[in-house]
Amino acid sequence: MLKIHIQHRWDLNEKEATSLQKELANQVITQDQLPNIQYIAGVDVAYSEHTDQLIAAVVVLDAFTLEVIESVTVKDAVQFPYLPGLFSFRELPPVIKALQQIEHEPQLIVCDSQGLAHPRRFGLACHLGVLLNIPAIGCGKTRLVGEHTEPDRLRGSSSALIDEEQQIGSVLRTQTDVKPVFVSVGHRISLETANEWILRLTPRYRLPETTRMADQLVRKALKELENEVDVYNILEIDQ
DNA sequence: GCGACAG
DNA sequence: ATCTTGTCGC
Repeated sequence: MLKIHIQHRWDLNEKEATSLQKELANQVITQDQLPNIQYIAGVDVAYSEHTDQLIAAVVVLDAFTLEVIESVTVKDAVQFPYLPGLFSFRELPPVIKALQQIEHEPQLIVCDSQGLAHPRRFGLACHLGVLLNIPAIGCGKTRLVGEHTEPDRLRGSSSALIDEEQQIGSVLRTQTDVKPVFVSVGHRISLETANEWILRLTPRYRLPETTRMADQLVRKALKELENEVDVYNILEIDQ
């Protein structure tokens, strides 16, 4: 069973959440502290309009074959609004519930969002990494903060993502002539190593296999929820 | 004041 | 995030 390293309340207001981020940001480790990586987890979350719930999926992949070893999906109530910069307070509760049901503990977690590339240097990937004390990478599809130049068109090219005179991440081309992704440190990993892992996880597609697999699960669960609601409505009408 | 703003 | 339409590549 996966251990929670740091516990804190989740029923916070905007101001409390922001100050908690500033406090926890000091715990982020930006150097490599990686054990032998056998399993990698991918996490993704989606919102169901039909049931007003969040759906979180966690997928565990074999680090070398990239085959799916295990997966868990969790439905949960929304308890925090979407506010740019406070994303993790909305999405992490169901993600942590899902991770606690995983039998194969991952040595690396790849998140579909930012890590250090965040206004207070504490994006979702940092938050999850620090709470679990597990190495984590943020790999977002779009930018939250920072400026950058366009990376060269070839797979593996990257350019620096800069905010307030410091490099907070990299803009990495995972496929030649395909829109790049935004990689940043989550916890216990260097940016260089994070980039290497993202490249290893993208042998074929723009997004890491971890993210793709988790996204597939989330979409499947979303569709099933819609069908359940439809069946329920039909039964109601029949009565 | 205005625009920008992970999912 | 989600939705929609159009276009391109396999």
